[in-house]
Amino acid sequence: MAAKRTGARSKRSQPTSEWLQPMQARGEPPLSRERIVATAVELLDAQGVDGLTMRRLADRLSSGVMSLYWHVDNKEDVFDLALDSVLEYRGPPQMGEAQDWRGEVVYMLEDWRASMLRHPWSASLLPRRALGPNMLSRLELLSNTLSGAGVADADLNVAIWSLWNYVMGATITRASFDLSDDDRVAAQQRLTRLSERYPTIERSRLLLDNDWDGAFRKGLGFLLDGLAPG
Amino acid sequence: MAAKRTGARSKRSQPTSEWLQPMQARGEPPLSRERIVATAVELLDAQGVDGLTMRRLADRLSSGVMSLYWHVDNKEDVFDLALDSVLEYRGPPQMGEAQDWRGEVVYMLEDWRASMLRHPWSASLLPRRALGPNMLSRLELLSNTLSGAGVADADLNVAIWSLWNYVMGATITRASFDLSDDDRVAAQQRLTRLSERYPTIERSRLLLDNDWDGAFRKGLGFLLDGLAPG
DNA sequence: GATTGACTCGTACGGTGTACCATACGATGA
DNA sequence: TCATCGTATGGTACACCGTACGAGTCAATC
Repeated sequence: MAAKRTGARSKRSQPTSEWLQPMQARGEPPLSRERIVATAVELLDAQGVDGLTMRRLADRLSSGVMSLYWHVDNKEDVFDLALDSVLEYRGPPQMGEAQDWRGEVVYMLEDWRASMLRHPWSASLLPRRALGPNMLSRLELLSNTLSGAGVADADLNVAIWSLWNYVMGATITRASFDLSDDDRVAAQQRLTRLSERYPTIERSRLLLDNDWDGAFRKGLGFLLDGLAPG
Repeated sequence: MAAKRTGARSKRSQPTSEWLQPMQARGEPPLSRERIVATAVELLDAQGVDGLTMRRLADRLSSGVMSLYWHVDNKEDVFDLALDSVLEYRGPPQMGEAQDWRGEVVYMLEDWRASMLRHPWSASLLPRRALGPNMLSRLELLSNTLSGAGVADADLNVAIWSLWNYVMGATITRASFDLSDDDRVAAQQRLTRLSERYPTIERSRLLLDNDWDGAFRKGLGFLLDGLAPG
């Protein structure tokens, strides 16, 4: 939820017209917001946050840089769209079977975390970005499920934000500690050199042996116990 | 914990020599890593993450841009140092009285969150930064206290990371939703326009009436109940 | 008096986001 | 048929960015 973004999207108003573009001629399909976002995600996956520049993006799309700005406001806009596009939620499998609410919540939150970890840049991007429709859908679903599970309206905000905070923190942490093995060993060695200052961290091998997924699940369980008993 | 940073700090090797610098003459004290970091924090407070540029930093210090690089590796380095400098922990007040471990943990974690919220840029910076000494001290203290409270070594990592994740998520969320009143109202209005798609969010006034501090405390309580019973 | 090491800084380079403006061309109305 | 319009593309240019390079200044030391 960055500052402004009150209106004023890109210049194009129609939802991407259907007729063939001029000037394409080559095999390339015409530019579109969707194609731009998809390519941005590719680029981010391949090169990370700093690797995404408008020029590189245009190159990959075999278009001129300024053409992008017809479909997109800003580089900020590209980030917002790329992030949200990664957060689409398809719901739990086997829709037929009746899930208990707790299973549903856990599934959704783990899926959220997994979706972001599949694109590690998304975690570090989250803090300063706007809430997109996919993000809002997830929030709505979460609220709705908890509400249906009997969480009183007065407690709903606390529950939602606590869960949101936990998932977000866990994902960001996990993503930023997802070093190569070499890096991780180097980090721990550096720590070992300071072990008289940080003996407990050193002893618990905090950076080495962590079962991230298990830890995430356990902490989530404790939170749910407290937030929505029953 | 960004990628490399194995060694190779700035060119200067001594811990900031004592003798007077040449060239100062003016009232300005000489350049030093500490002064650079302090000024960077000022600049970040005033202008946000994007407002910090090496040129502006040098201007504020009445020095040439390239002089900074004698004391500092990188712009990245400046970010790391500024972030860590904000995380110093002074411990709870009235050291004399015996605190229960839980009070100590809660105090430290709330202080952590408060320190970062005093400098909102720090939250959005966290994801990609290295662990500085102040951060590590806090981690060490947390580990140590929990360990002293009887948390088994096997459960220590889960406990620490769950708490870390929660605090970090809560802080980042809070910081990025810390809009001006106008912005907040605008956000909720935009949401209201979509209220048929997000009825529960709308009904719970998720973006408006939230008691962030209370929610943080409650969620933290539930986590602690689960993680370190007794 | 020459040398050394600590520190400062002007210049320059390659890169960035994007404002501005000149196009190209299908659709539309005359 | 032709002028006009809306959609879309993209070249050029500008201000700004991080920082490599190397020259310069001065206190201390030999």
